[in-house]
Amino acid sequence: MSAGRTARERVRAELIREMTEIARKQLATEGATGLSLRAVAREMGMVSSAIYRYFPSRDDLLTTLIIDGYNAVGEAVERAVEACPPGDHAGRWLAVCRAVREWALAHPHEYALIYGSPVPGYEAPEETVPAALRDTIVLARVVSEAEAAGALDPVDDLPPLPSSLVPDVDRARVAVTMTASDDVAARALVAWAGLYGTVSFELFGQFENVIGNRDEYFDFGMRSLGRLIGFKS
Amino acid sequence: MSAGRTARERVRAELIREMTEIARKQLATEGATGLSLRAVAREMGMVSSAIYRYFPSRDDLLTTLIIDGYNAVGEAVERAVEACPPGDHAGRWLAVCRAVREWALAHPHEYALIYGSPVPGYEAPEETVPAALRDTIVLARVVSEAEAAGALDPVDDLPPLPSSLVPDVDRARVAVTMTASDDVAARALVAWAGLYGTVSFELFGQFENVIGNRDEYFDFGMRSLGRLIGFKS
DNA sequence: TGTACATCAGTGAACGCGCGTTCACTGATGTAC
DNA sequence: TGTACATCAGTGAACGCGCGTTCACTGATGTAC
Repeated sequence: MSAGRTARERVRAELIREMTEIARKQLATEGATGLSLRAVAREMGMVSSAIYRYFPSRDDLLTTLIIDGYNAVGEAVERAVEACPPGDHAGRWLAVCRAVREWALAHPHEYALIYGSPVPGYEAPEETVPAALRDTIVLARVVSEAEAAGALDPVDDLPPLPSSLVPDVDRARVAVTMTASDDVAARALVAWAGLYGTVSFELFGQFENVIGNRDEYFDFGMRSLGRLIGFKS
Repeated sequence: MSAGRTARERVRAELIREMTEIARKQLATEGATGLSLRAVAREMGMVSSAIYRYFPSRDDLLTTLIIDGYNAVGEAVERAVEACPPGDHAGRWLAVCRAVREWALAHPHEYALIYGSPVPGYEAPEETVPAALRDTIVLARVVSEAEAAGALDPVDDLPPLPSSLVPDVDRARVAVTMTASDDVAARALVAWAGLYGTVSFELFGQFENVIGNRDEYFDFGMRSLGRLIGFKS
C-alpha cells in the first residue's frame, strides 16, 4: 500500500526491476565492461535515451547490480546458517562456506563484479558498504556463538596476535557486530580471506587441469581453514 | 649473437619491448579493458595499423602481458627465497608470501590481469601455463624441502585428506614438481589459495576502513596459514 | 463528475568519442649473384 | 664492390561498429479544484 501506490509508480518499479534483470543477464554474458545502457534499452524495446528516466548514469546501474549482488550472497549465507542445527558450530562454518561457493558458481559474473578486479573507472559509493558486510556479519555471528558456547578448540602453536593489530581487530569487530575474542576474530578474518581466495581460484581458472574433484577439495580446504578458527569437524 | 643478428632484427626486438612497456603502463592506468592497440600506436608515434607488424591482434598483446606478469611474480618469488637462509623453512614461506604481496602492491593492474576476474572475451592460450606455474613451483620446492628436512610440525586435528582427492593431489604434484606427501601438498594448496585471497582482499578494497596495519596483518595471516602446512615460526 | 494544469515517460536526432582490423601503397633495408 | 630483386616497416584512408549522454519534443497519465 505504502509502496507503489499509484499505477504509474507500480509500473515504474516494475520497469526498474526488469531493467536490472536484463542488466544482470548482460553481465553474465559480457562481463562488467560489456554492460551498456544502450543494450539494456534495446532489450527493453526502448530508445537509448529513455533509460535515463530510470538510471541517471551507467555507474548508477552498476551500483544497483553491486548492491543486489552483495545482498544475494548475504541472503544465501543467512539461509544456509538457518538450515543448520544451532549447536552444530563446525557445520555452520562449512555451510557458510558452501553457500558462498554455490552462489559464486551459479552467478560467476556477479561474483566477479563484487569480489574480482575493480571495474576500471568505477568508484563504489558508500551505499554499497552495508550490503557488502552482510555475509561477513553472518560469519561473525557463527564464530561468536561458537566461541561463547565453548565449542572452539584452538589449534596449538598458532602465532599470537600482535598487539599492534588489536585496534584493527576492534574496528572489524564493530563493523560486523562480532563478540568473539581478539585472537578468534583475527583468525576468522584470515580464514575468511582464504574462503574467498579458494572460490576465486576455482572461478577464475587457477584450478584448471589440476583439481578435478572440486566439491570435495573445497570442503577439505574449508575444514582446514576452519581449524584455524578453532572449529572441529 | 644468435639473437638479434641483423640491425633490422635488433630494432624490431627493441620496438616490441617498447610497445609492451607502453601497454603495461596503459594497463596500470586504464585496466585490462582500456588497453588498446590504437593507444599503443599513438604513444609510439605510429599510425594505428603499424602495430599489426608486431602483434597480430589485441589478444596477442594481452597474452604477452599476461606471460610477462606471471614471470615477474615468479621471478620475485624466486629471488625472495634465494635471499633466505636455506635452513629457515618458516622464513622462506613467509618470504614467498611477502614477495607475492609486494609485487602485487607494486603492480596492481598486472596482478588484477592475472589473478583477478577474467578479461571478457579473452581466452588464455596454452602458452601461459608454464609461466603461471612458476611461483607455485617455488612454493612447492620450499614445502618439499621443509618436509624432507623434518621441519614441518603438523597441527593436531586437521581434517585428513579424503582418498578421493589423492589423484588430484598427484596431478598437482606433478604439475609443480613437488615431492611432499599427500597431506602436506594438499594443505599447501589450501594455504596458497589463502595467500592470494588475502592479497586480493587487500588490493580489491575489501579491507578498506577495516584493516589499517596491513603489513602486520598480512604477516599474521601468513604465519597462521603457514601453520596449516606445518611451518613453525 | 468534469475540466485545466502539472508531471512524467518515451521519442528521435544529434554530438563526439574510441575501437579493431583490412588494404593498397611507398620507401627503406637487406640478400644473392 | 655493385647491381637487381625480395623483403619488410610504416602510411593513410576507410569500414563498420558501439558507446554515454544531452536536448527539445510529443503524448499520456495523474492531481487539484
